[in-house]
Amino acid sequence: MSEPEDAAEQIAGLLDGIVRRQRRAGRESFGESVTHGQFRVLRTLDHAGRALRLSELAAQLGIVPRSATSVVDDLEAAGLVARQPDPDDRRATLVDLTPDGLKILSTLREKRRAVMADQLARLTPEEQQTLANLLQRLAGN
Amino acid sequence: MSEPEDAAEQIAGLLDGIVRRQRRAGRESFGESVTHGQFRVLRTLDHAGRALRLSELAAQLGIVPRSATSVVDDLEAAGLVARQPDPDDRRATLVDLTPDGLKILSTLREKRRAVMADQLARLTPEEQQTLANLLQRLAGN
DNA sequence: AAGATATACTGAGGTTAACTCACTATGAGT
DNA sequence: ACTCATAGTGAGTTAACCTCAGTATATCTT
Repeated sequence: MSEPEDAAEQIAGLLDGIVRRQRRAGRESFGESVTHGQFRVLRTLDHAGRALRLSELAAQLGIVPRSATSVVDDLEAAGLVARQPDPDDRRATLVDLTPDGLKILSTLREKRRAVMADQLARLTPEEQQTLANLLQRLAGN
Repeated sequence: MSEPEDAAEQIAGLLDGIVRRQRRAGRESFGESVTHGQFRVLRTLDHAGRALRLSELAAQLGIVPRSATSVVDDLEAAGLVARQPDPDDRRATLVDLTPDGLKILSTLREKRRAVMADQLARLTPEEQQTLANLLQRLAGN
């Protein structure tokens, strides 16, 4: 048993385990339509409410631009996002949701909601609220 | 903006983001010594306090046995765990920490603690406790 | 005592989601 | 006009998973 786990480690472990399970459930629920990474892109674009530069998108996702390129490639091939040249800077590319992308996003959100519902049902609505607040602060804004 | 995010989605997104950052920080902090997956194995074995069958280990990690085989392969090559035949069942293999594995685990724990400290400092100790409780229930035990 | 069935692990090979390094095209600063 | 920085991408790698098929051993059935 070496050393006891302190609060930090315990929380780290719990977070990890929860996300792991959630991901797996999500993968099963999303099926073949879209991967988790692709979902994140759609969600980010929708949240922004406007076309984003690829590098901006990458920054918001917390990944390097090169990684964003690949995800966008796949989404574009599936017709869920579209690239346009940035009129202000010919080096840059703007990425935006297509109508299809927007449509799929809402069905995915529904599935994700369903996936979380099971776990989240273990907490009362007030507790859920408390949790959301604590996590938000933990995330640093 | 299609639809607004409800509590479930918000929590899901927050959890995901927090874990993502934590992983990255962990990767940098662990350096070349050990990967996140390997750390999880060491931690699980230590937590069990005894040698585990490979399949038992996999179950506790929430991965399929085949995946555990690979992680254990690498850890064994690094001398951090050891395989022994199970005397009660010649099909089975028992996996246990070596002294080196135990030693490394405690330094890794220290690093992980440090990584989490930054984020966790945003919450008071009571809030941390609350968070730990909520997460534990969310994790389902 | 055999034969069928189930279980424990591993070889081979695939996927997702990241990464780095090096390159091209374009923009900005002196 | 030259240098330096920035935006995106091609090529190739890694970690952490997965499935499917195969071998060895155990257990259950008749």
